[in-house]
Amino acid sequence: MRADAKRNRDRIIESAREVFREQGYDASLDEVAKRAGVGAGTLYRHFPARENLVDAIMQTWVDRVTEATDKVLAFEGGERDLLLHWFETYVALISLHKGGPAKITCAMGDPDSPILSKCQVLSEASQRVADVLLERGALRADVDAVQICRLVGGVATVADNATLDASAVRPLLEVVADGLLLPA
Amino acid sequence: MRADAKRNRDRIIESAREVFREQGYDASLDEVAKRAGVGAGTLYRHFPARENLVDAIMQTWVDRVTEATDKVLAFEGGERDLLLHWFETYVALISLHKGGPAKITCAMGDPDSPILSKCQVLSEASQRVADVLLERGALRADVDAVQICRLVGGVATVADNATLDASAVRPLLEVVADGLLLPA
DNA sequence: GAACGATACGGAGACAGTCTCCGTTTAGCA
DNA sequence: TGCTAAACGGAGACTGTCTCCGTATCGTTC
Repeated sequence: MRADAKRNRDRIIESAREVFREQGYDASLDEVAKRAGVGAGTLYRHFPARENLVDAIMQTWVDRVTEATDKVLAFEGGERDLLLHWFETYVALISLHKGGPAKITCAMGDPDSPILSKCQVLSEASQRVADVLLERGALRADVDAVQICRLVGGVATVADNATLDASAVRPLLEVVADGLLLPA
Repeated sequence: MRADAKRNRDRIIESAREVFREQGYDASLDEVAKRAGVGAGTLYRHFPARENLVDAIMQTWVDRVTEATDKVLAFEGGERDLLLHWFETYVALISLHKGGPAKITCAMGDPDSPILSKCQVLSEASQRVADVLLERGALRADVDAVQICRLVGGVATVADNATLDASAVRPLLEVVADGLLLPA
């Protein structure tokens, strides 16, 4: 890739991150281009669809996910607390941007989604948490990681749409957790 | 209201129902107007915002909700089956149109939503089902009807976004149900 | 049944966002 | 230094939203 192309690509990603954080995932792409100081053509050459841009933005987000997962797995405490701790982390991670929960949870089951690879990082993280709980015999064995992601993603989507705060989300997560855990 | 106004209003609603069913809630309103044989101005005078049109469409849907609720309440069987039966009915009701689950579940907590009244019919229906289960001592007492709607709505939203079929939705609903029911 | 004011109509057009096309510019190699 | 493939950028085509206002219609009154 030519040096100027790379430079522009990076600037577009940087602007997009800014604009999306301010205005959500459906902000104007022309605005992104303008703020990056490039023409619309340049933006669309690098990122033919909005999704491709979103994907690029998420690159650093992926690192954050693994980091957060490690932290949760190091958590010392009961199974229910561990699971809830993961749920809250999960919700926070996918709710960084307005519209994020829907976008990510939806992509999770779509083989054609351009952001699928990024979402898999999330479902793998869920799997790691689930494995720990399974090993301790605390989790239902008939539910897989993607299903867990969908349940928690559903709660996060609703919370995002309705702008619920953490205190309103918590009881919903508790219900999901209790539905997933085996009776002690 | 003048006779011609009423006539046009009805035709717009009819067309909108058609177009929304075919193309989802974000279909072009100009297309709705065209199919109704009226100008865009007429449409926007009757329905200043898309939501108002959606609200009008839902009028008949409300009847369907009460009818469905009655049917569920007449259900003879165990508590878990009753709850799951209601969940599946609920999901079906809010998933009649593409984008419906998100729209309805979101409106449920928004006092300014133009479709709030319609959504309340749904949360009241959930309340009725919850009351039955509470009376039988089968349901957690610390969760209210709106929270139940949000949980099930979240599942429905994810299913709608990712076009999951009923067989993929069922296990998710089971988790929610088990999280809500008290251990026997 | 004619006249009139209130009400409603409709479509042109302003505005905003998406995306393409193509003439112009530039990087980087020989 | 010159050349060419690669990249740029912005005008503009296209689509959807929504408003404005001149025109048409309703229905009431006499």
